[in-house]
Amino acid sequence: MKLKEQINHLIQDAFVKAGIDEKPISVTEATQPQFGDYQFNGAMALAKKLGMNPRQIAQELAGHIELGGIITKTQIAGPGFINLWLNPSWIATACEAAFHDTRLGISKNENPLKVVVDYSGPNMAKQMHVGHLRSTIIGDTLANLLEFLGDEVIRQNHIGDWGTQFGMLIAYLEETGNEGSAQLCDLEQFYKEAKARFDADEAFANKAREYVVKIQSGDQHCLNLWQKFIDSSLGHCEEVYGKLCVKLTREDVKAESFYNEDLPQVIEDLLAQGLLKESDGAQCVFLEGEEIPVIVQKGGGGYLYATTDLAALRYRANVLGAKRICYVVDARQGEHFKQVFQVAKTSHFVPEDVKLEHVAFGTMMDRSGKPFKTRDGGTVKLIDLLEEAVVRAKESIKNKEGMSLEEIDELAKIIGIGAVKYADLSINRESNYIFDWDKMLSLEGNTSLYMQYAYARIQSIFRRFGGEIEANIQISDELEHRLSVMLLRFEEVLLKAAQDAAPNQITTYLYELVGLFMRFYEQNPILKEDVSKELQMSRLALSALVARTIKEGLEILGIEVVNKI
RNA sequence: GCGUUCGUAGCUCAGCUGGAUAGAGCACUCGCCUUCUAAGCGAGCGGUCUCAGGUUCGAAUCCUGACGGACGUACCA
Repeated sequence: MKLKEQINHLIQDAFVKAGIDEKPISVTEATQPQFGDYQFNGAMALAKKLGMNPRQIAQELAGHIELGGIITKTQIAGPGFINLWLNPSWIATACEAAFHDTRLGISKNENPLKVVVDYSGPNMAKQMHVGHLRSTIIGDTLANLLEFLGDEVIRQNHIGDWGTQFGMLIAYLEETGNEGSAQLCDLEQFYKEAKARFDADEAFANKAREYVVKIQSGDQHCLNLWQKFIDSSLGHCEEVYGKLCVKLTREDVKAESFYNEDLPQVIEDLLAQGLLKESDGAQCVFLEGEEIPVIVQKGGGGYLYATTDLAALRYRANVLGAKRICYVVDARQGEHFKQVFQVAKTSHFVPEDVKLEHVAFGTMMDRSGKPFKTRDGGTVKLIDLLEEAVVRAKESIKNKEGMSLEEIDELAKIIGIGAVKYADLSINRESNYIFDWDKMLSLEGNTSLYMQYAYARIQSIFRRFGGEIEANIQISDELEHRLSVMLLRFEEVLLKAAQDAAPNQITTYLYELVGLFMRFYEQNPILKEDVSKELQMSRLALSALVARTIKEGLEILGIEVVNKI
């Protein structure tokens, strides 16, 4: 249900009827319940433009707003606000329609857009740490969201599997043989040991350097070892993805090395277009208005990540056919993407109509507000964080009666992992954020547990009721009115969140929805004796809609629900 | 130095396509379980929206400047 859009149509009609040849600004949700459900604030600006009295214009417009359908009442307030009240019977009918629709009345994009979402992108030389959390879950949420709205999503995991440190790791893998394979289960440790060997033993260091060259020239033995290493490392990532309920699979992996063959061609094509310029021995693209050039080939002939990104961009645009490409990457790389996108467009590697977006997110800070250091042993491994989350969730499960040990474990997993993901998804992605165990693993307030709890409460009612729910909704009070309108807003919230690539808009919505539901639950009895059959059925149907909205919303965020808590 | 970005309650954060008395959670105080799951609900406390100008009928939101933090600033990714 595109609620706001429908109201905007009515306003537009009123404009036409009033003979005003302007495009009205969109209505917004009322700031206070006393001001109705929606408000139109465009009269003041319009008055200015037409040189008229704002209240008079508001009066004129309000007089032309069609009543009886969606809107039941209008009111002029303040300097010229037009407050709008929605028609309860119309709301009820709309909710009933949503009830009968498997997609809650949310339409699918009729012209699906092919979208590439690039996210996670772990480095194969290292274990995933908390710094990878945001890209992984924001990206997955964005992909889920676009998929739900009907777009054709292509997930891309641009893993870092190429570079000088691999020579060292592979040399060490070979040296340790099968024993080394076993040690790979702790990548961090493996890396440290390899580094220690590299620093201590000159012969080993030379061998490592040789290996880099050999891999790059296609030596089969070295490539086999390299492949073995990558497989193992990727296995670690998949373990994390599994725990996180992130949908990335091997199919989505397009590693850096995948683009190797195209790199010389990228340089050649740039050269052919006269975009390259040598500077201090390196091949550069100098962009207008940019002081610092984009270096695409080192003085020694090696390629850089800008080169790989250009190759990846044109692969995605031309081979995959994407019309929107989203890079869910740390905000610190903003300058890099700005430049690479510009090169991709000026070189026509990527057609003009393809939207390139850097879905940036903030830097992680420690508790004192300083940047989270990853070098000084301050790294928190992602796998450890997730395990800790599950342990904490398990400790907090109070009512263990009636639940088997397996059920408790399962519940702890869902609550704990949900808490971690929700904590991250619910803050504005662009701002920096504080990494704090207590905050992240908290189960109070605006957390996933709040939504899961509401969901479980509703399921509990359904179990008690046991019958078939018929959607025959009647809005019996102010609270039910607001709850229903909130339910109908879901589609537009999702659309806006997709457009802005902002998961926190979804969490904010869910929190408001559930907040309303909790009050409704406390105040409006459902299965009590003195509740009429009609009212009972109506409230059951509203509860069912709330439950399904929570479930769908959390599913997009990659968080599960449970029937019992 | 230059650039990007942020600065909202004691803490963590929403709100930022300009709109009516700036919202939550945590913490603190006080109510509510013989009644559908109290991991909940209600009430209270708490703010010169960093500061100074400007635009506007109207600014937390837009513009300029200052201060403070974070990040980036050519051969790492």
